[in-house]
Amino acid sequence: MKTPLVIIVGPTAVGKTGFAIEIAKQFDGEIVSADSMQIYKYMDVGSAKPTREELAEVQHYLVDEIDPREVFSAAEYQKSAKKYISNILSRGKMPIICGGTGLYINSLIYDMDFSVQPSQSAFRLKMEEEALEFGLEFVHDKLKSIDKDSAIRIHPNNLRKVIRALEVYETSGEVIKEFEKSFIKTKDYDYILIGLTRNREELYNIINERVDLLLQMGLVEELKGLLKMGLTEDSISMKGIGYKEIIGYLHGRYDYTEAVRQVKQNSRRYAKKQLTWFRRYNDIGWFNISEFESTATALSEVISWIKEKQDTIINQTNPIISLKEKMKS
RNA sequence: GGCGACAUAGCCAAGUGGUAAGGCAGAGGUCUGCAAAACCUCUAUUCCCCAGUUCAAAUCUGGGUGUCGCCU
Repeated sequence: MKTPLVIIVGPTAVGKTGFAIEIAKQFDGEIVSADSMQIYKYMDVGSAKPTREELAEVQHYLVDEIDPREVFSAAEYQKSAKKYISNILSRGKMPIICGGTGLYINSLIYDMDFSVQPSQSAFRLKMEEEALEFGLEFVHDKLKSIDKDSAIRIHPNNLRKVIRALEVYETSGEVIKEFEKSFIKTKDYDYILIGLTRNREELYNIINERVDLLLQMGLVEELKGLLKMGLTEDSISMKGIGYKEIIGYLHGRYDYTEAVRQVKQNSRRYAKKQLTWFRRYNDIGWFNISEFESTATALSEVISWIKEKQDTIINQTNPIISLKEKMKS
């Protein structure tokens, strides 16, 4: 029986980093980040990366690894994260996945197949042009003609997803699958999924304060440096909250106060969307930090819950294996 | 004290007799290669209060209350 993974998710600024590090120390673990912005180099302040000291305390992976000028996506994430996980497991340590990017988490706990390559964007470009010329409905109708189900599921206005569904069909001849029905939990490992949260108002206050702190720490200067490196507002990495709004200010589209207001608002909205995403997991154990006396008590509760879960996983016969055997007989 | 203007959701606000636009803030949701992305849905049984006119009032009339401006 392999060591189960510990996965820590939750909204931005809830305190995931600190929890992950403490848990890693407790269980002799190493941290694999699941954060679409902290993965980039040079984006230290805006992505609220763990500090140098924190990074030195526990081995981290997929933090500070990718050049922000590169194109990176969930497919690459899945590949490298899985590689790191098996490496950690092979050394008998506990992998701790920590991050707020829902799709990245999904790519690890479900058997998601990203093998259909984006067709070098030629197909995408063509579809985008058609949408511009003949309207969103036109492209959506195309999808309707090949796959009714996904056409119902994907709203015509959501052009990006309509195109992706068409692209999958174009390259593989297969219809894009639906999350609820098609996703199977991965058999690669067992995992203990922990959701961290706080009361909404408190969380929003922490977010607002953290934005002020990041600004004090030199977010604007960091961004100026990134722009000098050749990044523009079209770069994927510059779509991150805190970056895109400040770029607008540097380009003179609005003043500094407005930029700060937007960063805070978008961070709050992001937190809300993250909570929506993670609520879907039916096997998640939620911990509302606000309901504990202190963060430390919340942490020790989380640790004992992990121990408990660990025991049951190790003591039970692997349900996946037994299911397989049932199917054989 | 006198004169005038205004009063519509948490905030900004449109509506000048026919049954409450829109924006912001907020909430809920969708998700298979840009995911800190993209997209969808919801949020005033009622327009400061009372009385009146009218088939019908946020809209017209009278009174009250409040806020702001000007004058003394």
